[in-house]
Amino acid sequence: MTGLPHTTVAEMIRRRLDQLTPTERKAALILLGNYPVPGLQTVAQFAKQADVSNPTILRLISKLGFSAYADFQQRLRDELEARLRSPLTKDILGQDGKGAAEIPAFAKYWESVSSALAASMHLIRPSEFDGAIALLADDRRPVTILGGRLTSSLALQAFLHLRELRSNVTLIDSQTATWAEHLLGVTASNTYLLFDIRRYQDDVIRVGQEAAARGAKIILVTDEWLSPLSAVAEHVFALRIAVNSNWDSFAPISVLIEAMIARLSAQRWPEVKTRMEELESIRRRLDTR
Amino acid sequence: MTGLPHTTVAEMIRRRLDQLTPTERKAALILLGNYPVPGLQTVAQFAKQADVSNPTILRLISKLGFSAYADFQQRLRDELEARLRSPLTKDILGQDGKGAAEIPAFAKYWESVSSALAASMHLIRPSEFDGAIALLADDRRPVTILGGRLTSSLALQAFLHLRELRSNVTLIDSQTATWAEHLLGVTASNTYLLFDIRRYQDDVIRVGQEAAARGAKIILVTDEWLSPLSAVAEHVFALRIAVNSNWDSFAPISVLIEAMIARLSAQRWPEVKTRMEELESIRRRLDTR
DNA sequence: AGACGGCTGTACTAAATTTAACAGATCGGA
DNA sequence: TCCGATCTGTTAAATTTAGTACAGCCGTCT
Repeated sequence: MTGLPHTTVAEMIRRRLDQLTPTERKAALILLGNYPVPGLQTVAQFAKQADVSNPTILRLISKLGFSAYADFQQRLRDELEARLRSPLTKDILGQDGKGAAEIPAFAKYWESVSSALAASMHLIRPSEFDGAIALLADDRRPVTILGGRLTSSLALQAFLHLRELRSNVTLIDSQTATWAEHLLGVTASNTYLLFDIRRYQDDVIRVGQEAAARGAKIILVTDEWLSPLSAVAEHVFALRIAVNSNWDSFAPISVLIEAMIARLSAQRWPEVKTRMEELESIRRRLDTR
Repeated sequence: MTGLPHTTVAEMIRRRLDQLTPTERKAALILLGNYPVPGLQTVAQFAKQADVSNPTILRLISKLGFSAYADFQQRLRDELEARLRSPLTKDILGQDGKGAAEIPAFAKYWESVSSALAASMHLIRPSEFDGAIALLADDRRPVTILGGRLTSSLALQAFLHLRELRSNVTLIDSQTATWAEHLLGVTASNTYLLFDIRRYQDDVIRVGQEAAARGAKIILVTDEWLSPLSAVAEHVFALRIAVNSNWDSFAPISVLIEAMIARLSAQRWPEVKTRMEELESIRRRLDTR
């Protein structure tokens, strides 16, 4: 068999992604997302899957340097054959030019995150999810968000997005000194969204306990080893965050946050939409430069 | 999505292998030998590879129960897709005991994120990744991190973790007023890590351009539509963040950050370890309560 | 405001592919 | 050796597919 040109089609796309027009890029991304299956279909099928027109596909493969769609497909099949033949069937054709098909460093990590993500999804009970959503959707319940030293980025993510959807959302920042004030007015109508993972942080735990003691309902996002706060929380999401690294992955937690945002956003789109439009116009007015 | 019949074409062939005529068997074995690539070619190509005539192939796939060659190919592609999919989605649409168990809301979102994640991984060029790592690993180069309105949580994540690994890391906060000062001392030995996604933010862009003008090297993390900053950036990571929601997913970006952290951490574990231990002891001493 | 250049889809043509029909070849049995 | 049944390839028809030309559209620049 003839030696394979050592650049994959995927690689070719990556390199020229910025030279492609928007719709071409759309198609290219569909291909990369389910690589290489879409490219093995007919032009029409590929086009339909990418929701672009027939010629866009042709122009795309032409820009990639193929003189005919058939050539393009042939190349994909050759790659596929080489890939399936190797014992490392599992790899995601990362092999970059230089000979030995070494898997790039990030690909291994990626793989490990994917599996943590899958595991995490199964750890979520739908009823728990719905319960938390109901709490967060309730406009009359103020929401307070808090994270630990490293997880504060997750708290921030939740805060920034939730703030777009509803009012009465507060992020407790890292200034421990001010925390007492936050707790002062807490009653049973408060909702707390807390992030606490391994090496559970004393101060976060204490805030949670105090809030719980005052009747607030707590949504806790933690890891599989369970923060002590799970004892007092109304809804507990214990995700799998251990991955192939010295550090835990925040991705599962991040996706959970996003899933909640997506759900909330979809659930009450009309209100959310007008809210966002108003926010936008206010921002524009303020942004006088 | 229609459920896949759980018998593969390969199995169908093996089961009826003895009912096939000699030439048909010859073709069937070629298919099994390089499964499923030969079947993804045209009839003529497949026939030539098996050294049989055109109609023999047709009769073969007809005996397997397909009414058209196109159906046969579609089945092969479906199998291939299921097989190549990451472990995440494998079990979602797989055997789920209780019949047509309705997929919970968040599971659909999860599915969509996982595909964005897979696509994003393909979009990363190993050399680009290594180049960025080299910049971030260089202790002599100060690193400045900046994100936009929503992406500031990502900037924070990168900051909090990178700070554990090395010194000279700065996060530019949202106080636009102070930005000028940050730029004042910028030279060619500075490294900027910027996050800029759709609805690219003017101020972030200007900071990046100014830094670039002063010779700083820029690592840009953006989306598939490419921030204008990609023109001036040394390393560009264009990830796929569009998902089944009104909001983009930060997960791919988050995972990229983590992959970098993991790599940096592994690359120089001894130094990192002592650094973290020192940090820890200092924190303990400060934390007098 | 108007013109221009690039992007994108529709409509169409030409080519290649699948599929059906037919004829030759091969083998076994009487 | 001849017949019949089965297998196989060649040829031709029909359908699909790839590829092309053209026109509308959108944004941009003057």
